[in-house]
Amino acid sequence: MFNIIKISCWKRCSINIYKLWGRFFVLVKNLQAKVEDRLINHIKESIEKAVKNGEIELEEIPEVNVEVPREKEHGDYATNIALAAAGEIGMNPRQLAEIIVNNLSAPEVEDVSIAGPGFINFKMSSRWLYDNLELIQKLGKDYGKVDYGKGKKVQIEFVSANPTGPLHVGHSRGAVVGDVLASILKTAGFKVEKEYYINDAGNQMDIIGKSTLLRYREILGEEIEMPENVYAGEYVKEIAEELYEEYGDSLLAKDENKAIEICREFAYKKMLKNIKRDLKEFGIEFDTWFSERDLHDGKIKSAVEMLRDKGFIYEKEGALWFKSTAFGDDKDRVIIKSDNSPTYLAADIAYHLDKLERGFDKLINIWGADHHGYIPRMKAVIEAFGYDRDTLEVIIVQMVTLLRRGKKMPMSKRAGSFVTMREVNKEVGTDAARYYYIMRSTDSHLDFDLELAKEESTNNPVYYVQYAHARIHSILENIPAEFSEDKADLSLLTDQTEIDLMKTLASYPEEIKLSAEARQPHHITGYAYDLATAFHGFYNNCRVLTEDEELSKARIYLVKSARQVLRNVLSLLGITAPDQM
RNA sequence: GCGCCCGUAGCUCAGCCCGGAUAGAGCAACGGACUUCUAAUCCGUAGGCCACAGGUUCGAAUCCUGUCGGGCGCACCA
Repeated sequence: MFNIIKISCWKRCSINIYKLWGRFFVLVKNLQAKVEDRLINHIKESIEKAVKNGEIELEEIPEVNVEVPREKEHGDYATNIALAAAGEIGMNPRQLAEIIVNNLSAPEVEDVSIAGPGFINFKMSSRWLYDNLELIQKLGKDYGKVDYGKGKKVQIEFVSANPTGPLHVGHSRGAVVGDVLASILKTAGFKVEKEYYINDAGNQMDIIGKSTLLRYREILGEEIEMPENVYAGEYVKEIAEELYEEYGDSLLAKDENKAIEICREFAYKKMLKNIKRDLKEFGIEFDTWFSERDLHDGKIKSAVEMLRDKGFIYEKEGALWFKSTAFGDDKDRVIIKSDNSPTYLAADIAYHLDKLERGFDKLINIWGADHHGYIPRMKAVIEAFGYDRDTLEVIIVQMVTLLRRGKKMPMSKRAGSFVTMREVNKEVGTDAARYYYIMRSTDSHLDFDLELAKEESTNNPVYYVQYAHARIHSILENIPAEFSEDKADLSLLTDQTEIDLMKTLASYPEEIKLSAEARQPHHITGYAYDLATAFHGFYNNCRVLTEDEELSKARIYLVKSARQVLRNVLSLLGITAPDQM
């Protein structure tokens, strides 16, 4: 915005605009350099000074950390530096703390105290909180962005289910985790591409072909006993019905292999279409849909040759093996079977080579817990191609148990009685579904109670967060017309609940960074919840629209800032921000 | 047998990476707050050998070792 103004009126007012831009930039920069960092610097300077004065003897300034204490009474920030360094210096921690405090000069610190075994607690002046509100208003949608990722290219591959049936709840969690993680990483400054690997080659595809053909014959009056190892779900019947509508009984006359092929391709197209539709309706879109079939016309071969040249391929018992034990795997793995067909791993080798060659700095794969045993061999593949094994990062998402009123819902793949992603989303709504799938750490097993997720009540965290947004809308609707437009005096915001809300707003960028670093979306649902809590607390304690116009204006400014951050975080989660509930 | 994840309040879970002050939420229980910008909210009370046993440390829910319990894997399947 500022750039455009600068160019369009360059001659006339370039200096003014420069000044404006410059001030804005300093504000952003200062706040991004963050109070914490400045505080850390002040502490370091204090220690340096004490060393110079000869009050303490120290070779090197140790790493200083500040944290937000659990207890509010302990101030805004605290450091344990005196405790950490006391041993090395050979001094009692409290005494050392005192020296540090005496040498400290930090304008933004309002009060400092020594507590407990030697903690130094800081109470900060509120000015930075007011500045931060202005920053939120200025940055709008961009508030929360950090440059932690430094523009590095990350590819995140997730879902990647066989197109042999509809997506079920087992896929849902990975889908939302992947989608939200991608958003988090983007916000944290990475360049992110989302990719779906379509396993459209190999055995499973033939099986869906066979299954469809059997159901097709059944429709045409044959008595069919469904064998083991066949897709038995109802959806196969539906596909067969449509197949019949299109082909009549003409497939019966065909050679069986030819018929299976037709069935397979028919089912494939239909299932892939369904998967894409279901994901889209769930708010999940991919940048790339990568077909496994594209690997089978040469890429597998050349990838295997490349490994052979590097000496990681050998032949045994009529099969071709990849020497994954050279990179820490338990055993070597077959990649070309004795019948000359490639294994799943062979395709994955070619696929990951392709990814690596596309120039990503980081490949993130999101897998279900049942695939964790596959990690060592894939890491081995990455290393065999000469890349750092950490280029590939696999995030294992633990299993989901669907419950209804606390009772486990039966799910059997064999009987085809799984609950589809679509059904669940339809029942509880996509907002609640998305929230529930990411509200727990990916490392933890997830209990998903349908009745709870559906409940429009205090039990339901999704509505709790959304309600905060609706309340803000309601307040802003009621602003009296006669309120003047001039600037609000933010220093009127002094109530504890106002301070708490402003602090929560200020911590958003840091939350993004931590969440991106840990690759854990649940930190963000937690933050959204905390933000709503801070807002509700403020709402119950402070009336926004009052007789006091000045105070009202300051609170309106705060409320608008809260709305902005709520919107940013909800949009990040892919959850709507309703004006009314 | 080996590997990965989990074990924290009655229930569902944060906190663990990077050790610090009295271990936090929500639900359930109990008691309060609507003539007000939405009570789908807020405030309070109660509830814990952080699975167990050792070790490291001035200090352990957090790090190390072992044990027990639960889940998931250990294919020339994908």
